[in-house]
Amino acid sequence: MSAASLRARVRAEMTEEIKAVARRHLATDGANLSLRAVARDLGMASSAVYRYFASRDELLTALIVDAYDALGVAAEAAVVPGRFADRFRTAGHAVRDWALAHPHEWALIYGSPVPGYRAPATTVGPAVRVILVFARIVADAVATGEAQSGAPIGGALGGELAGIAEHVALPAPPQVVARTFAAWIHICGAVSAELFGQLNNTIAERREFFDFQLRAAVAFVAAG
Amino acid sequence: MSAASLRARVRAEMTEEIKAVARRHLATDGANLSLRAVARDLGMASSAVYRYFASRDELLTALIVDAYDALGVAAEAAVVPGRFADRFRTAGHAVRDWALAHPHEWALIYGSPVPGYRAPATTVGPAVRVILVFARIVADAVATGEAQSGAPIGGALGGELAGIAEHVALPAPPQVVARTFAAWIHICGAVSAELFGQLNNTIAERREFFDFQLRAAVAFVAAG
DNA sequence: CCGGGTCAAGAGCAGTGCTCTCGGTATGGC
DNA sequence: GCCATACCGAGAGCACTGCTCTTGACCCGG
Repeated sequence: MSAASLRARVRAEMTEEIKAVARRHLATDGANLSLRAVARDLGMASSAVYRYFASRDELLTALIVDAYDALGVAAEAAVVPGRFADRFRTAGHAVRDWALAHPHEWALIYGSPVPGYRAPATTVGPAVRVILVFARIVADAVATGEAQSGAPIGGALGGELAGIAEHVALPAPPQVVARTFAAWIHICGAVSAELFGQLNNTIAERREFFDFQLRAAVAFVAAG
Repeated sequence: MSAASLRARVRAEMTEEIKAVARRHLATDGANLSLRAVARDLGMASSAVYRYFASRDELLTALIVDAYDALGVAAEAAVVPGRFADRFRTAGHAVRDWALAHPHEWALIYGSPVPGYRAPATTVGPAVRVILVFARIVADAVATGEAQSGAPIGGALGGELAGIAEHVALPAPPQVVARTFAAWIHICGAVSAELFGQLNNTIAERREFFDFQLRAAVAFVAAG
């Protein structure tokens, strides 16, 4: 291994270390984490961190991409064979489990956007990863006849939905894309509602209630 | 009008003015608005604002309560007579319209919680107001037979749901409460997804797609 | 062995939330 | 009508933030 790559490796390790500490700080400071505090925890000057990330936003972007990827991996790992309802619910619970384990990273990607922050195009790729997991499960169910397609969707919306399907190379009609998207948004909303405190002092049986909503999503997607 | 109440009125007006300016700043700074900037816009020293709000969090709380109330009022104003599906969808669109008109206030109440901020108990009252609108619409539909109750829910979750119904004086069985809550969470998630940018570069026909989701929620709530 | 690239450190700027003190003004009791 | 009192605004100040710039040290390749 040449010296240059050794240097590069050290740099990569340092970058990972900064991200790890920043992720820890995410838990207490939320999206407006303190770069100086991160540097303090690493035992180096705040200005040194700028050698690795040009700005706080760039660090945030790195954390966001990592979070999308980690969620995608978690969902993909939960893809099991079996009946549609079971596959869908298993993936859904995997998403919730990941969110409960990494609540602040969930807030980073699905919470209200950081005021001054503008997400670069780099984040859209990892973002669709988790949705594709559900899309494939639904497409499989439609193929086997376990789920119906639903009433056709035409017009401008139908055209858009068809374009989305084509863009991710998913052979599905617009109405299936719409159902998948709607179901995902419901899942996303259910997890956010739980994490963001809307169920506080209201529902303690969170997993049970989440499963209730997952069954609702399954029924909606599969309905004729 | 006595002198004392005149003083109180001046104070109340000043308080409202501060909140109005803070609401404007919410649009650019998000949840971490600058108290100093608000004071600057008002042409007074930052320390003077502390005569009206003991801290930035207290100002935020006031804005949150106002936002919940405004959303509740908007939803209540959209309650119309008619068939269940129309009533529900009208209220749903009213919620979305309000959110589109006040995106930053929506983010304040349904977005990721502000890091250091802890919502006091004062906010739970106004928060349920909008949900009650939908709950009453669903309860009416169940009463007229337009909507079914669905499979009974027992166990711990059933008990909790029954407790909620009792708490808000709504004569509805647990499964109806669960359906209402799930539908509301779906609406909430759909609006948040649209506002928080998850539909960017994906779906432009937002109102159409939202209505698609509203119809899904209606079907879910009414299904046998 | 030494020049160029990389890195960390420190000072500094403008901004933040919040506290304290200091004067001025209006209020309410006598 | 007078005066103590409560209220209110302004300013200075503290500790903190993101970020920039300069300075000096290090290491690696030619």
